[in-house]
Order: sequence, then structure tokens, then C-alpha cells
Amino acid sequence: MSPSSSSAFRSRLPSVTLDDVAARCGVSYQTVSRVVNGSHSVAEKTRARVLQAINELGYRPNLAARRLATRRSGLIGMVGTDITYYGPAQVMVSIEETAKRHDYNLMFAGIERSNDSQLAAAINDLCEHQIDGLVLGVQVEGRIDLVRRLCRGVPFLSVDSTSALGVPTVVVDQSLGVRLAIEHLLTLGHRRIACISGPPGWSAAHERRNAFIRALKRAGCDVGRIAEGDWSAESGFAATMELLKERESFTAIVAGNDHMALGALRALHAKRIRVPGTISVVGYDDLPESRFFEPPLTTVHHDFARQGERCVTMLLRLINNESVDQPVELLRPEFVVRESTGRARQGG
Amino acid sequence: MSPSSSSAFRSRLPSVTLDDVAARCGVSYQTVSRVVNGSHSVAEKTRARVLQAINELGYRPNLAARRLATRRSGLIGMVGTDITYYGPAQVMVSIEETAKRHDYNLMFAGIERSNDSQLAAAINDLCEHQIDGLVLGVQVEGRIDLVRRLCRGVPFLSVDSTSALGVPTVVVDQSLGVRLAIEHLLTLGHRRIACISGPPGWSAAHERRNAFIRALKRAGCDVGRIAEGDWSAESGFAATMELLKERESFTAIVAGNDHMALGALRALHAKRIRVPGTISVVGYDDLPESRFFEPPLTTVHHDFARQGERCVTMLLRLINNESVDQPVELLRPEFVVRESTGRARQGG
DNA sequence: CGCTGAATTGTGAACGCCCACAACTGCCGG
DNA sequence: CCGGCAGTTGTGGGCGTTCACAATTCAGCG
Repeated sequence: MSPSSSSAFRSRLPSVTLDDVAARCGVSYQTVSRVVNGSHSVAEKTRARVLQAINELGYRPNLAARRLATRRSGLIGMVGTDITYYGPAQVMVSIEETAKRHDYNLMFAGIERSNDSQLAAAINDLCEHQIDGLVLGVQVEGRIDLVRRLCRGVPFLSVDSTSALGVPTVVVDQSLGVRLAIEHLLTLGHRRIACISGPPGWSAAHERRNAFIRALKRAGCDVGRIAEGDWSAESGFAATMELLKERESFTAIVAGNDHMALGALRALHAKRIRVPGTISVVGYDDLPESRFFEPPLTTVHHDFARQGERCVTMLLRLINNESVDQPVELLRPEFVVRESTGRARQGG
Repeated sequence: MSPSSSSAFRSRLPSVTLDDVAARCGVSYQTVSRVVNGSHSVAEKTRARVLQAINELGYRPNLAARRLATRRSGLIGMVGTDITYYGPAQVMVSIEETAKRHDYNLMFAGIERSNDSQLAAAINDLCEHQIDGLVLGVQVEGRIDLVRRLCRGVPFLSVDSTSALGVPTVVVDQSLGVRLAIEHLLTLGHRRIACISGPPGWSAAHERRNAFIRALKRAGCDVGRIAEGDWSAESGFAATMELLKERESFTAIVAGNDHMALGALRALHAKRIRVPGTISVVGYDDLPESRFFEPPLTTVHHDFARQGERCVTMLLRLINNESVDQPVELLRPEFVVRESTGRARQGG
């Protein structure tokens, strides 16, 4: 923001405005504006003439000006963490695509840790850009009031967050996914099942873990120790090594995501433990790569793209003050059986 | 854009403006503006008073208005394809982070195929938002003129594109990466090396493939058939199956990225071919997961985050009309030896 | 004590657009 | 031939900011 740089800016060539177009074809700027905005109370002939002038001059509306005048930005904001992971990235892309299809643009703000100050900074930042709506891709439990205060009437919803907070959400039915996994393992005769959960502070991790415990209890199995990872393959590797050190044995591992499952596979291989011969492994998410792991991973398939799409649809309804029939939308995951799970060893 | 929706908008609560703040503490809006923009020609006492009013009222500058007045947006645009891949995603995140550190925001526009019309639409879209600079994360060869025309003086640069076009670029030294890989294999005694290249239309793919051919020729080896994938593990699997069908044998595979290498590993495993015992495999990119593949993958490490960072740095110089000493910045990749490569079978 | 100049503050205009409303076209029927 | 009406087009004002410049304040000094 030094004076020198700002003077450099001013030297940028002036853009073509409504007035320029208007002058060119002898109408008022308002008529041009009408053409640009597709108002149909403009004569065919005039419209054609204006359109031509627009083309010749290469007129492009200045959205900043429009935004100022209409108090709408055509912008959807999103704040998220760890967008480099496949899931979040996929959701973001899908949001961007869907938004674009509805003539909205996406503005993404990444934060490293989901603490109050970073979250506040990101939301403020986005709001200064006059976003029309906000997608929260971060942990918001306990911060809803903060968010609501910062948003000042800008509608928002959350992906990947627990419900019951009065915040509209589009979320996978984590519980169902985990249940499918556990049922599959039970059917195969597994009774002692270990878990590698995702990091605290992610509600997806939290819910999957809780669902795991519930499902096991319902089946009358003991819940053994639950190891914790951070979603990375590396942490899955470490967690598995930890689990293997414990006295009590198990015949299956349910990992919080596919990356950690990959780490688990690697750890088991390093220990010369056969998968699924000795231990079965189940992942969560179904990365495109998971089919090619060694062995191909049995996992819970989650349609991230659809999640992003539903998000935008719901957000647009909120933006337009339309009724939202289902403030919490649950997406049903599917279970994909591949080769990393098999029958439990007898009496293992 | 129906009338009903726009009326819904107008009902949104009016925001706090400079005037509101000014009224609150009995100064003119200009003084408040000065405080907000950190001008230092304002008395300490006044500044304090204004600052307090800003806090009390929760004033947030309206960037649309500022943008209109200054003709700067504080926005960097990026157009990219396939941002769900680890590399591109990583680059984008890094760009966003770096931009934020310099008080810029990122606006991303994804396109499905890098054809003229989609590219034009994306650039127009971004430009309507008055971006100050543009990062091209798509294939631009043969489209530079189009881009230049659309940008109208907005500076741009490209990631992942070949040089020699007069377009500033931040790119990995693909050639070096491939050379490192080939030299490694040559040292291990490999002479017949196959390649799975990335899809046409990606200059990274193109360059890696050319570098592969060059390196092999220089070493006096024959260049066998080169299979083609689309970056996905699945395509790597298919390509490897293809290669294995051919008569002429080989003792090593160089894949265009780690995902395809994963597919190759899987294909070899399915065919009961030992890695690296019978065939060695080298990847490219070094995903965080690659260490956990079976076997852990030898690959070329690429620092995507750094690439994004350099991009922004260079773009900011362009935006500020500062001199750019090196319009093409080459990043040096590193070679990482793990367990998917070993000595070539004698006389294999 | 009045003058000077620096420090501080205020004013008018502009940025490009949209809204509400006013004004102008024709064309019809009476 | 004129009032009226629908279809079109033009005008004034304002969105929230910044810029250039004008106006004010306040020391310090001869």
C-alpha cells in the first residue's frame, strides 16, 4: 500500500463504462444498463444496436460498482481448514462449480487452526467483500454466537458439523457409514475391533468415533482402546503401531479415513501381519486411489461433490429468504467392499 | 435474479458506514477514512476517539466501494483445472495463504476443459470482479493472445506452463526431476525403461515426457513405447497393463506422477511381478502418502507450497509495476529414494 | 500581537452502476 | 382531433469510498 504502488495503479488503463457504450450508439446509459441486465422493456432494434456496441467496445460490467449499487455481491464465501485433503478440496470445487452455475462466485479463506481469532478474521475479511452467504467448512461448535455476531445477517451454513445448534447443515450421515462398516465386520465374525479416529476438533472425527462406540456396544462387543490420528497416512501408521503394542489383540481396524487406513496397511505390512488374513482394515471416504492400495481398501464411500452441491442449493435458498424445508440435510454414504476385509480368524 | 429475490435482498440490514462512525464521534467521514487507512496525519486524540467509535459500531469497510474509488480490488484471480488433485490444490492453498499475508484475497475459477471458450468465460468473470492480477493454472500454450486480449492490462503469470512465450512463469524444473530419476535408474543398472506420461494438454506432462526421451537418448538407451495416463491411479493401472502386454520387456517404469505410479504398483502386484525385484517404479510429486505405498515409492519431490508462494511474490511485483528480474522462475525438485527401486535384474 | 507554516480537518467531486420516477414516443378509440 | 395508455427511453439521486484541494487550527517566532 505504499504511495508509489498506488500511483502505479492509477496508471492502469481506464475501463469501458456504460457511458462509453451509450455514447457510441446514441442512447442513455440507462438503456445500456437495461440491455446488460436483460430487462425486456427495451426495443429489439435498440437492443441489437447496444449489443453490437458492447461487443465492439468489449464492455465488461464493473461488479464492484454494481455491488455498491445493489448491495448484492454475487459472492459466496467459504472458510475452511486443510483444504489440501481430498475431501475438503472436492467439496470446495463442487461448491465453486455449483455456485458458478447459479451466477455466483466463490471466495475462499483458509485458516490454519479453527480458533476464535482466525475464524473471526476470516469471516470479517469475507464480509468486507460483501459476500451474500457463507459456507463454514470448519469446526464451529461453541462458536456459533461469534459467527452469528460477525455475520450480521449474512446467512451461513456449515458443512461437516453436528446439527442441533440451529445452524443449517449439509452433512454425511457419519453414524450410518460407521454402522455399515461395523455390521460388515460383525458379519465376517469380527468381535474385537480397534479404531483409529480423526483429530479432535473435527466433528466428522468426533461423530465417527461416537458412532463406532455405539455400534460396538449395541452389538455387545467390548470397546477397546481407540487410537487417534490427524487424518494423515503417517498418523495412521503411528496409531497402528501403538495399537499393536497393546496387550489385547483385535482382528479388525476401522480407520477414520482412507489416508489413515493406508498408514495402517503399511504398518501391518511392516510387522508382517497379513491383511485381511490376520487383521481386516476398513477406511472411510473412498478416495479414487483406495482401490489401488495393497490390498484394495474396503471403505465407506462419500459423495463429496454432492455435498458441495447441496450446500450451495441450500445457501441460495437462505440468501433469497426462501423457506428451507430441511435445515439439516443428511447424505447417505455407501459401503464399498474390496479386499482389505475378510473373515475373522477363528478364536484369534 | 428474479424481482422477488432482489427485494428480499433489499431487506438486509444496512451496514455501518464511514458517515455513521463520523457522526458518532463528531468528525468528518474523511477523518475516519484516514484512520481506517492508517494515514498518520491525524491527531492521536482524534484517532483514539475514532477507533473507539469504530469498535463500538463494529464498522467494517465496504470493499466494493473502496474498489470503485481506488480502482484496485485487492483480489488475485486464479483459473485452474482439476484442482482436486493434490498438486494443484496445494498450489492454490499456498497462493491463497501467501496472498492473504500480503492483504490480497484469492478468487478461484475452475474450468473443466481448458478450451478457448471456457477459459475466456473464466477470465472475463474474474476481470469483472476487477482482479488486480491473474494466475493461470491451466494450459495456455497457443492461447496467450486470447488471454492477453481478455486481460486488458491486468498482469498475469502462469504456473505449470512452458516458458519461451513471454509469459512470466513459476515452474518446476521438470527436466531436472526426470533426469534425476533416470540417472538413479541407470546407476542401478536399468537400461530398458518404460514411461507412463500424463495427459496431453498439460505442459507438465509434456515436459516430463520430453525430458524422459532426452535423458534416455543421452544415455544411449532405446526409448521404448510410452504409455499415456490421465494422472489418475486408475489410468496408471491400465497403462501398466498395456505396457506389460507388449513384447519388449523393461526393468523399470517412470510414471508421470505418484497416483499413476500407485496404479502401476497395483498392476504389477496383480500380475505377480515383484517391485523392485523384477521391475522398479519411480513416481513424480511425492505425495504425503507415497511413503506408505506398497512398497514405499521412490519419487521426485516437488515443493508445491513454494511454487504457490513464488507465484504470488512475482505477481505482486508485476501488479506494482516493479521490475521482475527473472520472468521464468525455475524451482529445483529433489529426488527421494525409497523402496520401489532396486538393482536391475542381470540380463533381464 | 500578528504572521507563518506545519499539522490537522473538512469539502466537493468522482468512481460505475442501479433504482425510482419522469418524459417521451406511437397508436388506439371515441 | 384529442385524451389515454402501453411501450420505450431519459434524468436525478444515491450506494460507500477515496482523491485533490480548501479550510481551519495551533504553535512558534520576530
